[in-house]
Amino acid sequence: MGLFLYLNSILKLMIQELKNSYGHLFENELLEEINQVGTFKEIPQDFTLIEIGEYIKSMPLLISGAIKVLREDNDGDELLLYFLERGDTCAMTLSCCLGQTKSEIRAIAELDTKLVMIPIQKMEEWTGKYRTWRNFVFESYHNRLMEMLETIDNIAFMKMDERLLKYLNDKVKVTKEHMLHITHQEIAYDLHTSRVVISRLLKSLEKLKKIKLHRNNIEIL
Amino acid sequence: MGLFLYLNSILKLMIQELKNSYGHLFENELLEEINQVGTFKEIPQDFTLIEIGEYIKSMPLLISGAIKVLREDNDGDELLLYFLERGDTCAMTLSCCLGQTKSEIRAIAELDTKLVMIPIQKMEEWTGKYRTWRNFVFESYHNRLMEMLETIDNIAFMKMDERLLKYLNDKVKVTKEHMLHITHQEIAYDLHTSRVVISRLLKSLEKLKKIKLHRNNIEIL
DNA sequence: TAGAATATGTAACCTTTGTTACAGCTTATC
DNA sequence: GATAAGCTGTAACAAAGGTTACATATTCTA
Repeated sequence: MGLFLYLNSILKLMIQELKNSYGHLFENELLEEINQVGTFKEIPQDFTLIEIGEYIKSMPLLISGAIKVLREDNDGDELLLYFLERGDTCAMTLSCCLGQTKSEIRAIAELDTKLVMIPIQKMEEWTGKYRTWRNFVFESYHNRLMEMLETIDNIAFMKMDERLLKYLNDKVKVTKEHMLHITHQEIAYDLHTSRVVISRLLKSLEKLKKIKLHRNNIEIL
Repeated sequence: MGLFLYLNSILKLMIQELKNSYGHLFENELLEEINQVGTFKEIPQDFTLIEIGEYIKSMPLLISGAIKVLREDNDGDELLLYFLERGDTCAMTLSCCLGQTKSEIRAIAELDTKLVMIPIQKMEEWTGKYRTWRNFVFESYHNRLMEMLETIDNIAFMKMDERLLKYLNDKVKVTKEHMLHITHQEIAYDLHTSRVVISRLLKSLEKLKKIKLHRNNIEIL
């Protein structure tokens, strides 16, 4: 009986979280369905959700936290593509689910993250059944396309110092903290450059009073 | 009466072209609807279909030819994103239509191109009504996302000489000719670099016997 | 056919970014 | 507390790509 009450309270919790994040998008009937078939998950920071080459069997709806999406080339060189936040889903996942193809990206929890996993059969069914779901999926594709465009703008048109500053500001937005817990090497991986280059540019940003450097931490002013 | 027969023959022509390019995707009922509401257009090479910042009122279904899709930054610097070919549609357009937002890209006919323009109200209606249409739209988003990823790979991980060679090979695929009618300056625009750099690299590709240079023409070996 | 416009080739130089090497410091581990 | 591992700073150099300048060749146009 204790277990029943416990599980029951988790379910109630989940529908409440769903309503908070997706209540303005979906009708109650759909929220109920999501609640029925979805699996609530809490992901710790730095946990790898999806690895390149993996097949994907379900899609995530973000409740809280943030996920960073990375691209990697054949030599193992990385590049940060974008962050997913509350109310987002992963269009790559959608894409891969529908096409039954392997993941082209890696997804890592940037923060402790709560999400609901939806089995792919359902998401196909819902695109026919719910107009709101369809619009959500389209909007999600749209957002991801726009973010990919932004990434292209960054690497094609901006120099490394500008990219670095934008990267730091994006991190502030996502983590909601001005003191970033990150090493120069980690930044270098995300921006696909070398640690020495990042150290150099960070130093010059510090001289411009835009940031303050500490060990394992960077303070954004 | 002559006019009627002429228009009639154009309509018959269009449904035939539609069936050739989209018959394997859509049921007859949908093909008929497309035929009813779509406008058949022949676009000459180099014609600008969409300009950055424009609002978009209809989406194109490609019948033949090719369209090149470009990004531009605030300083007017360009970058080629990808080509659209037969059976493709423009996911950016979809995206912009649904969101009622301005175009983020420029689209230029790479070859003489035939296409059918669909009013946006219809495309919304059809996503509810036809499963095949829905799948086409999803697949189209998927393809564009994959092409954007490829573009990101190119500019993030490859050096200019590799990018140039890939660019030339892509051109060969799209135009189906080994003699490309293009100037060094045009290539420089598409790859977002300078004419001098392209001339330099082309020369070294010529020395490697990968291409042969002529005035206004490049022969791919 | 002269002059203008366009296309290409190339040298010289500069800036940005990447690489190698090493020193000094902090934190973890035994 | 000694040693190892990890993080940061910096110098010196290399490579890629961007810029300026100018020469030459071809094509267009008046």
